[in-house]
Amino acid sequence: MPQRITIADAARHVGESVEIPGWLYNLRKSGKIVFPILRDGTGIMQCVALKSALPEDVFEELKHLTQESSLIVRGTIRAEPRAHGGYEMDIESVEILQKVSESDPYPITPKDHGVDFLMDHRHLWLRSQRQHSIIRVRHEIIKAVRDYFDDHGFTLVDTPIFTPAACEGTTTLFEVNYFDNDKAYLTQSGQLYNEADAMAFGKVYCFGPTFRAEKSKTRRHLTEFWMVEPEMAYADLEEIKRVAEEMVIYVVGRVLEKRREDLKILERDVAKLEGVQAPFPRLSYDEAVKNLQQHGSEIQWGGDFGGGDETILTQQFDRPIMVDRFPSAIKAFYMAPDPDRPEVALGVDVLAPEGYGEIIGGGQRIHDLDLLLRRIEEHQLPREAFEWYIDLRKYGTVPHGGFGMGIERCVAWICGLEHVRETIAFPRILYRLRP
RNA sequence: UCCUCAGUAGCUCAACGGUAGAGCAUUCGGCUGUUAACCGAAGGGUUGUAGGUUCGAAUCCUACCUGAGGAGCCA
Repeated sequence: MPQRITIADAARHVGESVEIPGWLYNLRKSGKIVFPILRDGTGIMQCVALKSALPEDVFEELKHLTQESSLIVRGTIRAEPRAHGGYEMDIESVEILQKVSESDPYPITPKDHGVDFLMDHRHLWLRSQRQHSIIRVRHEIIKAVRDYFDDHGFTLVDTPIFTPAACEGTTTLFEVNYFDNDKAYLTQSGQLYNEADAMAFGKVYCFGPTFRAEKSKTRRHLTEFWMVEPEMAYADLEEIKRVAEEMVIYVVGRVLEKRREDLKILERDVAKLEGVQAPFPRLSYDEAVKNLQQHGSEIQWGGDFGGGDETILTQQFDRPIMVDRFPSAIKAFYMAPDPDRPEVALGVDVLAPEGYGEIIGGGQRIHDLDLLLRRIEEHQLPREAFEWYIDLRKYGTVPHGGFGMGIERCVAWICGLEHVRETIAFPRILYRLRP
C-alpha cells in the first residue's frame, strides 16, 4: 500500500508513489488527457490522468466524475511549474467512494453566486478555498490571542454562559426558561465573573461565545459571537491600554508570519497590516469630538459615536486608534470615573483602521464600595443580584480592569472582509438560524 | 423597529407594455498540458405570492412574503 499523505505535505514526497484521500474540486479534460483537481482540506492539487497510461474503464470513470465526488487517488508526485502550488500527481489508480449524482449535482460551481444562495449552502460553502483561508486565519488569531495571554502570566478561567443578571442593558438579552426560581439569560460578557477571577488569580482571561439580542442588521453584527476578555488586578487605564495595544500587534504579527498564503488568497493588502505597530494613536473623547466636528460630524459632547463617526476618525490614521475617557453617562454602571474629572469614565475603545470600527472595548472598573453601591442604585439594578459582585469591593478591593475583543470583527479586519458573516463557520445573524 | 433596493432556468444575469434569452452547471459529441479550459449540440420557465389596471403584464399599481444594504444599538 502506498503511503497516505496530505496535499500540504506533497512537496516532501516528490518522486514517491503515494495516495491522497479527498474530494474532486474541479475537472478539466482535453480529449485523451484529464486534469482532476483534488482538494483534501489541507490544500488543492492538480492531478493528471493520461488515457494511454491507464486502463480504459479507470480513465472513462475519471472523465465523467462529478464535482465534490469523494475519492482516493494514487500515483507519483512530481514538481510541475505549470500547476498551481507547483506540484502535480500522475495518477496510477483511483478509488471512488461516492460519485455525486449527475441529476443532483453539487450546487456551488466555480462561478459567481449570490449571498443568499451561499448562506443557504453554508455547510457546503465551507469547502471553498476562500472560506478555508478565512477560517485558518481565524484559527491563527485565536491561537495567537491565547498564546499572548498564556505567555504573559494570565490564567484562563472561563465564565458561565447562563447568567442570572445583565452585564449591560437588559433589552438585548436572550432569556432562557429552565431554572425553577430564576430567570436566566445567555451571557453578553464574562466581565463581572472575570473581576471575581482576577481578585483570585491576579491576571485572568476568558474566551467564549456571547449573545446579543440586538436588532442589528449590519455588516459588523452577529447575534452570537466570540469574545476574549482579559481582566487584571492592580491595573489602571494606562496598563489596560498598553496590554490591548501589545496584544493586537502580536496577533497581527502572528497572522503575517504564519498565514501569509491565506492573506494572499483573500487578496488582503498586507502592507496595511505590516503598519500595525506601536504606538497606536491615542485620543481622548474630547479630542475625538472636536476632530469629528472639524470634519463635519453632527456629534455633540455627551453623545456616542455613530458608524460614520468611527470611519471619519479611523481614516485619518494608518493603524488602530485608542479613544478614552468617554462621558460616564453613556457607559456601563461599573466603569470607574476619572478622579480628576468625574463626568468622564476611565474607559477605552480600540478602533480598527479601514472602517472596521470598534474591535475592543474596556477600561478600569469601580473598586470603591460606596461608589459602586450608588451606581447600582442610580441604574435601578436589583442589589440582591449583585451581592456577590459587591463582595469583591468588601474583601480586599484594588484598582482593576480589562477589556473585551470581538474575534469576528478582528478576523474581518485582518482578512479585509466586507461582512462578519464569513468570519465564523455557521454565523448566527438577525433572521438567519439555518444551516 | 425604520428607510432604501432586489426577487425571471439549479446558479449569475438580460429582456423594462407586444412570441421569455445568454453564460455557467447537467447530458451527448470533439480535442494529449488544461488553469473559473475551449468548440458544437440537447434538455431545462405558472417570471416570489395574492389581487388590480390594460386588447395585452416579467415589465405599471396595491398588499404580503423572502433577501440584501443602511440607520439606531453594540464587540
